[in-house]
Amino acid sequence: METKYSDTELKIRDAAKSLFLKKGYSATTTRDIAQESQINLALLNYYFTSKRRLFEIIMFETLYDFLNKMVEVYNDEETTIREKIELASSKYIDMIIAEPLLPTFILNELKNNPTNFLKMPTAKVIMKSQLISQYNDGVKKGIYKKVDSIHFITNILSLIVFPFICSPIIMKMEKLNKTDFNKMMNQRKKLIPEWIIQMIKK
Amino acid sequence: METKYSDTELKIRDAAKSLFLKKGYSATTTRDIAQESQINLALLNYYFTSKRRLFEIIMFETLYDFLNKMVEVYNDEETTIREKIELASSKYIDMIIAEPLLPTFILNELKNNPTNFLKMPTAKVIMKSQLISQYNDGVKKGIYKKVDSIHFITNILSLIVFPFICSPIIMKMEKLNKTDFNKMMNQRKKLIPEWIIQMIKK
DNA sequence: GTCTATATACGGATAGAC
DNA sequence: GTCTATCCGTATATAGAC
Repeated sequence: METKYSDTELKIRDAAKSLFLKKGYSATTTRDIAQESQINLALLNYYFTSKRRLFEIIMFETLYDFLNKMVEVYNDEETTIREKIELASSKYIDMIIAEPLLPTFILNELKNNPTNFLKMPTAKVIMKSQLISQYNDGVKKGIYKKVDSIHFITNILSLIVFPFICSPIIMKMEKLNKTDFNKMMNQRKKLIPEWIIQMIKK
Repeated sequence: METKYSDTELKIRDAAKSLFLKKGYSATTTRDIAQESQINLALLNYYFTSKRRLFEIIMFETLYDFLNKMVEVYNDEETTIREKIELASSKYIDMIIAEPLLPTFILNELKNNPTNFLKMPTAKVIMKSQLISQYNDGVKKGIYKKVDSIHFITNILSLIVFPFICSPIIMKMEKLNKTDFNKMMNQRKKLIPEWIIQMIKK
């Protein structure tokens, strides 16, 4: 256990993150946060100066953790391209099942404030990852179709992340409950790597 | 030209839609809308009773138009499964290039209020569309892999829509401007049908 | 239908006591 | 560090004149 933050500070952080994820920045009030974290309203400003600043901090940390977990998989030196995609599918799907509001939150607040993403060191790293150079090698060797790597990486993320973002729609169309939906996503852990390999092969 | 709405009403609708799409419900104020549409603040309530009601109306119409355009493609009796996917890719990508904020808006406000989607008659229609039954036939005949049709339809949408949602990220990673990004999406009109066919074939 | 003026409430933030 | 009380700006909404 880290003791980086005091108890109250931690309570505020947790409540704030939970509410920002659920309702976004504007729809969340400082009073909401104070109530959810069981602290006095004035303490929020004492610790974090302003609502905006608190949000930026939460946002930055969330984004940082998320990107780190992503790059981790892509840069393993030992694994094949297929294994990386398998690992990515499996890890990301688990990650998002554990925190299903994460993708919408990130994509949303990124649209409003793309600058935050620029500051992230890890962002550029993805395009220079092991996974990308393995893919480009395959293209050069004529094993894979000659398609720009941006499509390759976009497709992986699309097939993994998008179903979560439109889960309300999917659940309505198929009359699924949350458990059913998660089962469907667990199926995709095996399906996505198959699909991706088929897509890139000549 | 329809004359369904008076001039002022129309101005309010347009301004409201534009602002709700850009900033979402909470971050948009009635004053914003009044200013953008060049009308007096009080008129907003005169015509639409409340901000909430105005939003619901805009939301419903936007969703309705969107779903209708989608189903149109899926239900053509004449075309093959490949042609439908080609048409879908092409039409949806054009549609979203014309109104790039649409997907995020719909997915977002749907998360907050999934009930709106339930009311849509077209929602269920998708799963009973011509496209789905063509796919299921293919599975039955053993031409396609035995994978549930929900994955099939999810994949089509994922590959088309997701890149738009994370366009800020893609543009940052690849240092693209808006024109470059749209070019990339236009490439995908041809790529996505190829990919999808490869994914489903045995 | 359109305007001005205003009621009413809420949200972010701080002063100042403890 | 934590609390109460409160300031102040802004937001939604309406009353009432024209």
